[in-house]
Amino acid sequence: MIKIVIYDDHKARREALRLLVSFQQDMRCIGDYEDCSDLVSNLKSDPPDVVLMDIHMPGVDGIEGVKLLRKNYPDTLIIMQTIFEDDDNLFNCLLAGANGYILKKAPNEKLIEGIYDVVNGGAPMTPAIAKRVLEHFSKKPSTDNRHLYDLSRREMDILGCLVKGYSHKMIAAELFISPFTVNNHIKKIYQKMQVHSVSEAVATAINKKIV
Amino acid sequence: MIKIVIYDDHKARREALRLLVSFQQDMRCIGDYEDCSDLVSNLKSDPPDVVLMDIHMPGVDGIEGVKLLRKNYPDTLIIMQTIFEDDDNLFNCLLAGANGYILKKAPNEKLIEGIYDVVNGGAPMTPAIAKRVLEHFSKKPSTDNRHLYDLSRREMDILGCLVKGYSHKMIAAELFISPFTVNNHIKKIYQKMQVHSVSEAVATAINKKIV
DNA sequence: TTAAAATTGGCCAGATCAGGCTATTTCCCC
DNA sequence: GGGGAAATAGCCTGATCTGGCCAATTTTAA
Repeated sequence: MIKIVIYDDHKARREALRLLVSFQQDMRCIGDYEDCSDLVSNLKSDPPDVVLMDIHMPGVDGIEGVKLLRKNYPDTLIIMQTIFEDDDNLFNCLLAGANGYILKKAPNEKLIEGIYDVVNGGAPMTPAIAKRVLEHFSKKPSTDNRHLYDLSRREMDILGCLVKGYSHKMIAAELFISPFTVNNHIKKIYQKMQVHSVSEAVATAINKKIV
Repeated sequence: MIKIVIYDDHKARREALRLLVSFQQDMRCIGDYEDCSDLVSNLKSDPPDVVLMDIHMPGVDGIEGVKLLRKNYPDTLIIMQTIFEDDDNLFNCLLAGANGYILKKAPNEKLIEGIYDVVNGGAPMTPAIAKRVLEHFSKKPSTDNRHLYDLSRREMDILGCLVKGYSHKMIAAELFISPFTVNNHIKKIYQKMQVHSVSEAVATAINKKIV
């Protein structure tokens, strides 16, 4: 039996969802609330398996709710619900640890299917949302940032060493060149990358996925 | 009218897919091939809108196919097809630029739905695949690396500054403390993280997702 | 309440780095 | 063949960082 709790500020929708869940053989709604202000105490006595979480709620909203759930009930599965697919909060939710993302306008079967999906370890989401996730996630590898700063081959070698935490000396030994040469390459790298220290260069390189 | 091309080494499946497509009002299969060895010339005369691409094919396989398509026909949409959801090639395909990922065992309606999804700019995928993408993308589902080195709150502040490329002085100014104090915290950080320079600390912090 | 840990501040010597300069050799492209 | 970029090597000065040391105060935990 899958225990479900509903968070939504619309009373009518809460009741509709409750009804929908009650029609399922192996699901049971064990609570519905209009916001997450008392989430921790709400669920204490009987933690649910799945939480249907509206994003936009007055008071403590769904994003805070996800964080609270992850902190206090790490095993509880969370399905976010929103009206728009291009909600900017999408990534905040997913990063905060939501398991799925289903539109409110989705047909009931999709929602039920989504509940089964998360229970089975999946992450149900609409194709449009999946697209955004993919883009966000493959942005760095797909776009070729290696030439962002137009670093030469040797400069890339040296930047690679810097990222590994090597000192000038160690780089010289690693690449069989003089420390002076290393120093020169690094100077050139700084110019091209518009930084002024190893740490800045390393941070920039890693964040922009150049190496 | 959506023009579709099929790549699959199984003749029977190619014909089944062709038949399925032919049943749709607004789709037309304009070609099917058993591998991607002549992909570029195959599609030259009449580039398709959507390609259904099997991953595992003898000769030039689907992954190479995706790369060829992206290079020569960047606007063509690609739906990958495989038997297993945990295929290691999954990420290679998605990174190479596949638009969707549908299981071979999926019902026909799902495939047709997926074709419409990619045409509408979505990225159809099964919940299990979406889950893997999400995990790969947020890279910290279970392990809380923040306490990996048992850094104190203040040490985390300072490490955060280091990652941003700040110098000792800048950190002192940022946190309203003496440069000497910064120096002490950094020394402690080095001890705990087992490193000996800012760049090493930054590289370690970013790679292990501590900050 | 007491002990431990965290945070703060300080000093100093030696090593390292940042950024200025010049110069030679190699390689690729026009 | 010539121009230009890349890679190499060298020097120097001042700034910065590393890693010892010590000690006061505050916060946290036992």
